[in-house]
Amino acid sequence: MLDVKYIREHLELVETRLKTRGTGIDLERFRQLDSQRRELLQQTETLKALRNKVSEEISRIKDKSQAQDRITEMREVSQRIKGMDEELKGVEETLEHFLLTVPNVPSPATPVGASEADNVEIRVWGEKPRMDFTPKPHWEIGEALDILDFERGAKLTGARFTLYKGLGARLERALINFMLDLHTGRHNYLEMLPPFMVNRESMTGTGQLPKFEEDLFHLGEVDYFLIPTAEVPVTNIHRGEILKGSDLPLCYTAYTPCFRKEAGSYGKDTRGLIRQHQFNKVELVKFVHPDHSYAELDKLLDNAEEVLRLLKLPYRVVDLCTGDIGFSAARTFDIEVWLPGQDCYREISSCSNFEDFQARRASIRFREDEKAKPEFVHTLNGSGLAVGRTVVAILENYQQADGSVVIPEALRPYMGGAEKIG
RNA sequence: GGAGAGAUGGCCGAGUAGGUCGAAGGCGCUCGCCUGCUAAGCGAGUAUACUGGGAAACCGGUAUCGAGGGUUCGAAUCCCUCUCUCUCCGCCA
Repeated sequence: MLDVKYIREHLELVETRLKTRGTGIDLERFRQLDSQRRELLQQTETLKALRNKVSEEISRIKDKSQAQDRITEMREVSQRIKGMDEELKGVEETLEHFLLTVPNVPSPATPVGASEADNVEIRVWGEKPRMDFTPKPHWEIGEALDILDFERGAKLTGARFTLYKGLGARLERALINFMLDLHTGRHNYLEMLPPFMVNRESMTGTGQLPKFEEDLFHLGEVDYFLIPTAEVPVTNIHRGEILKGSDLPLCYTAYTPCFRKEAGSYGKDTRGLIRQHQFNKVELVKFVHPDHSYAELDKLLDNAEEVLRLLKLPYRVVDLCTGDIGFSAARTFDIEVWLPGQDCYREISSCSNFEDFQARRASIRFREDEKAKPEFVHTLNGSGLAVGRTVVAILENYQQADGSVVIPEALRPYMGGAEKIG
């Protein structure tokens, strides 16, 4: 959520910057609601001040019959206050809802562009594997090795659900442990294991609600949602809190499954593990001082890249343009891994700085020192990495002519020493 | 699922026959004094949001005692609903 005062004072700037996202915003509506709110607020508060003053006078009068005229008068004032408060509440709710649906202002550093096509490749790492055979897509490799069972996944639940078998399941589990060990051991993140379903407030705090409810799985019996990413529970850990400035940055990592409806992507990536309703991810989340958030974003991105470097999987980093960054993000770098079976790079991590957008929604603040006023932290997060897509990358990049798949060296300790599958 | 207890400021904890209570007291913390150092002691200060005025320092108003609603001139205190925590019983990985 954007700061009301900031919008009020920088209307044109906010408008032009938001336009670069391709999403218009009706700032005239904001202006109207905002001034309406302030006007009503002043009126009702003046009346409340009067009521408080007179009520206090009444309290000092021992013989209440002497106060009867004032009591009658205040009874009427209270009625008026009640009416105005209701009107005010209506305006505030409208304004609040409006603000909750306005996306974050992109960072000035974010390249301006209309779509994915305008994203900027900023670096490329690793050598694409040379193969003297036609590389297969991972779903063929996985089925041939009998480690991925798409048919039974669909039987158990439906489309976009997959059953992992044997060394396939083991590979997924190995990757989770490998990533968590790396981030906790080498990169100094604190491991968290949060709930996999959260309430409406948490979903609103990180920006999934109210705008993107159709992307979420909702539990009918209670008003809970399955998390679409660990970002939601982990960022909300500190919702409504005031942190100590000396504790920043707080760096958390968490493994969770993620559940997404993938509404609107019918017919896209229907084969294989790329787009699932349920997938595993290891997430990195940071709460940082506003002055350092972009330096922390660079570090977080590097921490995510490190996973691919250790696994020796070729990748590139892309600077998302204003037309392609997410609703809550001010700046985002995607890491795309090379997939020989599909002859393209595919997103495997998305690392974003939300600045104070989520912090304001979720009220996550810090004090520079004991005396200081609370300020909003900046929140960041990134996948470190999407586990299913890492399996995809390993299967496709490490496939051999004979159909077997070599296990990356770094992962072997997590695979009981196995060197290959098949 | 059944029965009961509770939710107050950074923490502990008063306050329920409604009124001067944003809220005693203690702890913690900050600043100053004192002390050879430390400890102790003394004094002052110590919530947040919105809003009006002001360049600012700051001054004023309103709201907030789990959340929401009600009664009342006036509610931390009374009534209703909900949420959460704790204890006991049942069930259960």
